[in-house]
Amino acid sequence: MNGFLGTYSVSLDDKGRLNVPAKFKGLLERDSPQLVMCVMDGFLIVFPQREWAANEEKLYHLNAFDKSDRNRLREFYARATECEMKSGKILIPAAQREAAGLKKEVTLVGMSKTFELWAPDRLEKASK
Amino acid sequence: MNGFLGTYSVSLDDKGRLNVPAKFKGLLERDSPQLVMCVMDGFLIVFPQREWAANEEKLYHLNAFDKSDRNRLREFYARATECEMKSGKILIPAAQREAAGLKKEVTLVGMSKTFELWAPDRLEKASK
DNA sequence: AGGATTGTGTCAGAAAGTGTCGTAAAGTGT
DNA sequence: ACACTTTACGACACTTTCTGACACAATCCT
Repeated sequence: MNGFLGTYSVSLDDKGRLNVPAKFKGLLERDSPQLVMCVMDGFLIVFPQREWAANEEKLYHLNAFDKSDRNRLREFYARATECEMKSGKILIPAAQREAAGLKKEVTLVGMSKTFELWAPDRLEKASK
Repeated sequence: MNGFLGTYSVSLDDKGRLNVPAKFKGLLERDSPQLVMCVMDGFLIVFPQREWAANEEKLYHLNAFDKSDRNRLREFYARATECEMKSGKILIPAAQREAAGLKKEVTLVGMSKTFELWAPDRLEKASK
């Protein structure tokens, strides 16, 4: 496999952990289980560690002198968290769950280098 | 053979696997059994891995931090799934079967570089 | 320290995915 | 038209993956 692809519906366990689908698991194991999760507009983006590093540059670019971009960026960084896949699962911290409105059911969307976590109803709205 | 051609009627087994017709099988074996299956409006497109990669390149210019670009990327990636021909069969995941309305009988249509999977009744309607 | 909350590993049952084989049907050559 | 080869199909057994639950560990709070 050479990228995160597809849409998966998974459920969080009682502690808010997400079971990583087998197809994604393979990728994360091969590369590294180290991740950065951050809050976007109402959903979460999960970056493999390496990908995060590559993207910081772009973010830096974006924020240059624009005040509102800067504010968004600050928010973005402030709500980013390091996390890790352990025993094939990823714990989504309460704050992130909250921010993305995640309950039990979560929709996972592959975006090639990264993947997203959505509350099913929000994704549906967003894709209209 | 130098492309997927023709129309075939095949049936899915109890687990939703499609038996690849011998003519297509040859092509996939020679090239690679790696595939990407993509949901379109009511049917499925199957891309050999290489063909998919070529399409993906067209999206490289999009900015993953731009909201509308991101939506476009998501639309593209979310519909896709990696799969593989194994033992001459391709498993069509439940979600994809659902999306294309596939029951037991499936019509397979060669489109040269790719091929399509249709529920027979939908294909009939679409071709009017 | 004690109790509550949050995080982690593991396991068992259910569901989904995979390999193989026998039989039937279709295709091929003579 | 016949024998032979290839292909398609259904069935079955087996493996892997997903899920929910539980037990325990670590952390936080007062």
